[in-house]
Amino acid sequence: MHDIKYIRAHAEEFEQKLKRRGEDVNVEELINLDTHKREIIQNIDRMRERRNAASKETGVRKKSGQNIDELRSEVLEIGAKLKEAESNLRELDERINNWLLPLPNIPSDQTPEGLTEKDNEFIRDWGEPPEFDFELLDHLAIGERLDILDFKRGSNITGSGFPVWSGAGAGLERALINFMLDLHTNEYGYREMMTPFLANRNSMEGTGQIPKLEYDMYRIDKDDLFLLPTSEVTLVNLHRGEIIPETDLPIKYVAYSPCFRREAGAYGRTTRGFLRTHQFNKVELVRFEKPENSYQVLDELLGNAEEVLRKLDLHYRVVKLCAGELPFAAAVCYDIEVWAPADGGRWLEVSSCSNTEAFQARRANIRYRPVDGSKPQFVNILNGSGLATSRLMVALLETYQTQEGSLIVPPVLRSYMGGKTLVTA
RNA sequence: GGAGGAUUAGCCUAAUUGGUAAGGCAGCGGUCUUGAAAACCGCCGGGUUUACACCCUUGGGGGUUCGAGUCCCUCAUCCUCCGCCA
Repeated sequence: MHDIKYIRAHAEEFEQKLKRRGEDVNVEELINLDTHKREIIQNIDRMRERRNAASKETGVRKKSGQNIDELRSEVLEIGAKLKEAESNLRELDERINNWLLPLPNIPSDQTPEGLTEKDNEFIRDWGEPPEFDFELLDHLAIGERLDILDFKRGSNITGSGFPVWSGAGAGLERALINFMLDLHTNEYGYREMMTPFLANRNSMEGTGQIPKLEYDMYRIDKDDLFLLPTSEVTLVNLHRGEIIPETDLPIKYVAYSPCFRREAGAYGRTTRGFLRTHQFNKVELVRFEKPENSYQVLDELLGNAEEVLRKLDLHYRVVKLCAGELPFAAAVCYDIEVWAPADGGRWLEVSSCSNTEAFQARRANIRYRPVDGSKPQFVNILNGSGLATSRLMVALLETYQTQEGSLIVPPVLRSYMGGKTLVTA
């Protein structure tokens, strides 16, 4: 959500900044609505002032036995006018809200110009693409050969895009999740949370999934609840409506959750196998920070996510997304892409690390009270995957395959796999 | 699912038969002090306004009334008990 005062004072600048991400808006109508709204508020306040005074006077006169008929009829008349004005105000409020809620965050000045993937800025890469002297299998072929991955039965029980991990595959998935949770809690001081996997409408609006992405989510109609597309939703909404003492900041959360995305209509090469599924597992990082720290913290968060890949010894790169590619709530976003060597090799997105600045905080009304007692300020909220397992598993299977068709268990995962070093057919 | 009770500002607690939210703690600023504590003064939810001032805020939303923390309806959350249940 945007600060209407900021828009009022910097209308042109606001439009320009949204234009950077391909959003064409004209805020003139919004500003007119806002001006009108403030007029109505002042009008309502004056009527209420008179009504309050008259009712008070009624009480006094009644006590002393004087006639109150005239006052009573005046208050009744004001009441009728008020009712109308209040209804106008509600309608205006709703229109302003409908205007603001679908608008994405404005890009930070440091976000690169551009609208498509090719405008993303390369930041760094790590490691080297692994070399092989045999014909590589892709992750689907490896999964089938080792009998650890079953797409067909998954679609039997739910539908396409719902994979089933089997045997050592399920073990590997669980090992990855545990490894990542341990890393972020023990080494980086995040507090582990186990949250519900469903969230209500207010929560979804708070983090920005609603209204724009409502139909990309699975919904439980009867209770108006949504399956999480990411545990960012629950971690951020833990503090919805709160004023946090400054001394409690920063707050650093990590959570595992399955993530559910309908991604309606997305089929083709990029959806093959694990590249895009309707359900996947993810370990998510969320941080609540003071504004002056948030960009330094974004670098830190990104580093925390990268460390997962370094410990797994997987080749990866970091790109900074251009304005047009930013997630809805982000002002700046880095993607981490891991190298999957089969099929000639391709980069797969395994993490997005964003600074939403005050955008989510304003939507979810999360503030902090400065120790000096000054007015509550919106916190800055950052989130990052650390990491999503499905595409990570693609890179892992393809990178750690052997000529014999078995799979080497990455050293950091062995303690989570009962010491197993090799998965064989 | 059923019955009863509860919800007042960051926290805690008041408010005669309906008369327009009283205090305390914590925090911040100041006076005093070598410094601190204590004491005293001020600030300490949100909105409109250059300002003065005014308005709103007793979990949310409605209703009755000249007037609602108080009465009625409804929803949410919490507590106690009953039922069901992994």
